[in-house]
Amino acid sequence: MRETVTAKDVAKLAGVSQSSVSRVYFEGASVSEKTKKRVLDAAEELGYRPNVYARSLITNQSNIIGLVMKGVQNPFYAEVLKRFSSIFKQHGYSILFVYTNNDEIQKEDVDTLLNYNVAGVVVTDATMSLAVGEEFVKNHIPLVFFNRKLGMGEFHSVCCNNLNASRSIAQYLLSKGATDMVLITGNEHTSTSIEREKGFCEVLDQHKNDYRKYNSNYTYEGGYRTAMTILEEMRVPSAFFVANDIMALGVIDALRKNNVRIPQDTKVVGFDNIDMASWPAYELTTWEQPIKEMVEETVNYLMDEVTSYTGFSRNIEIEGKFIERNTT
Amino acid sequence: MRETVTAKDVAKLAGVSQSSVSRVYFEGASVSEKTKKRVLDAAEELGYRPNVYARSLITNQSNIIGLVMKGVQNPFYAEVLKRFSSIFKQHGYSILFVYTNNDEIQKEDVDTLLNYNVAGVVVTDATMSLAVGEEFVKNHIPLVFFNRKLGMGEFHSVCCNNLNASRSIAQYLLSKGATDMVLITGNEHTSTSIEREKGFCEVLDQHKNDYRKYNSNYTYEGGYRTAMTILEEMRVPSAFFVANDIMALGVIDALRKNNVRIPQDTKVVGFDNIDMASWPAYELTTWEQPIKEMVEETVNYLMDEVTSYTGFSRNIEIEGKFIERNTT
DNA sequence: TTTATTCCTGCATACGTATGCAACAAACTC
DNA sequence: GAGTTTGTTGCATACGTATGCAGGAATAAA
Repeated sequence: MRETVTAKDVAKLAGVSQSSVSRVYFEGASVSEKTKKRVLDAAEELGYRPNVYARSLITNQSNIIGLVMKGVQNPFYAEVLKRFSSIFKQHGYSILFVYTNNDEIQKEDVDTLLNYNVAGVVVTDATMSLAVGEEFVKNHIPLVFFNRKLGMGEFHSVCCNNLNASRSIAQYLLSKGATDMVLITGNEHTSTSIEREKGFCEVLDQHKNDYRKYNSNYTYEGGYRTAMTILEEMRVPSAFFVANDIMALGVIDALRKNNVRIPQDTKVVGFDNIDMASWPAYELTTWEQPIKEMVEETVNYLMDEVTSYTGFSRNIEIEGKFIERNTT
Repeated sequence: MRETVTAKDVAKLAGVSQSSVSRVYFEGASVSEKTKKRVLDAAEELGYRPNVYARSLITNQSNIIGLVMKGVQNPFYAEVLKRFSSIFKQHGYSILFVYTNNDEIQKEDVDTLLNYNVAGVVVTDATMSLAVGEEFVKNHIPLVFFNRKLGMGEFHSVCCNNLNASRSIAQYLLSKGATDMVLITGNEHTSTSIEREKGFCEVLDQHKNDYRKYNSNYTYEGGYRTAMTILEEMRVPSAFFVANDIMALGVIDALRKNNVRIPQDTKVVGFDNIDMASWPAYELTTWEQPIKEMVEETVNYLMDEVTSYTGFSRNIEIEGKFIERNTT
């Protein structure tokens, strides 16, 4: 189909060997300025474009980063996607986008990543069995869990410091005089939800403060329904800590539906600081995840590992920032 | 790096030739059931995985679809992304995600797509110069503009019928007794904005109805600011038609900030029917874009063209549906 | 049984690039 | 000027698969 002009064609026109053409396009190879120019001119004239498949076949490497993601609908992850795309492009990498329906990444998705011999993988809003993760380790493919932390430091991960964050939030609400609080968690199998719960409860327990916990699912609808249920079951608590913003918006709307005034009758704190949290309709008090830093940290790690693989992994936790608005 | 088990290894273990191994994995090749089983068993044992690069090198084809997108932050496009990812996966294709900052797709992005010899391309929320588009035509790579329409039927496109939609909206608002209306457009270089404006104005002109037009940019902030400006400049109009939902939400928040009651004092109609439009906080009357059908239509076209290229292109327009809620 | 047909299979080669090796030229050292 | 180092180039080969071709096995037709 494609008119397929090859390095050989360019070589002929430039009056050099195919090897020289190859060297012009290969970072760090030794070519004289003279032949380089001749080759580039010839390439320009013919519209030459190195064949990535031939290249990857022989180098056994690719310029593709696998990005695994579930919750594109959550504005938090939409921004994450945007940032990763931009920054990897700057580094000369393309994005293989793998959307997964399930919380745990499926075999077929892993196969895709391995088939394309991706240079690295970012897994966001999804988890992975240890066995599957081992596949990547075995193939020396660096892997980062973004905004997820797997047990026992088996894999590299980048999160914000959820424990500290939720402790701060608990202390803040206590200082505001909240007594009976409600905690609404997200997907209870995720480290983010677990840690946000842990830090929050830890502080409240220390202060012998009573609270109730409800499990939800990190979606607006989940937050809305959970809040509705709560309002049926008990009298209005003095504060809500909701494990992410998008759920918190659902909680707010449910409260308003029931004519509960915020922040007079109850307070609401979210987590993430998505754009919508600052909208006049909500003005949500929340915890800002340092997305920019988290993404940079992730990319730096991956680029380092791509350059020379160590397999060394840590759990990176970056501090976020409390954002006080009008729901508290 | 990778322990790289090849077809040759499998062949040896299975006691057949490399060609036979290849044929087992090649759709439509002729292999006996017996050798097929022996090969698959051997492959299983060795953990064989056909090398996509070697395959693409020789077939000059790929199983990659390029998805070009700008507005991931807009929930409409987030859903579009999700649907395309799911459906292409079902068809055995992977997604090369190309995020573009600019309205017009840049050369480097096109290069990426051509380098990977993508089987097809979907361009969403972005445009492309004719010259660039020709590159794809020249290489027989099918291309669809999704939710964008380029002039003169040069390229295939899939949209909802924006003209009919905006006509209906105008008629609806007239029937509701709206007299002085305001139209807030999105990015004025996009076909969606242009056509939504055209249909709306056409009907109002027919009825000799006065209206004012403001340009904005398809974002929440844009909608908010524009509405704020409008409220300073003139008295509250009897209705707003806003070219997409996310802007409409900004308009609503701005109106509320100014204590303008909706729908008593003024009415607001959006476009897209994103999830948020149905949230209790907004209950936005809008026009539903038939995303599911639009995506299916796009995928069907691409799959057909991949199977046998014709280069035939049309502008497909699918009818949407009016959704009446509480802002009118 | 013989012949014709269908179905499989292996051999050999091609895809477009990267790279070790040897050859050679140029520059430098003394 | 002889010897040494550095830099550049072409040759030949390898990467792992797909595929045309011819030969062989198996089956059908006679």
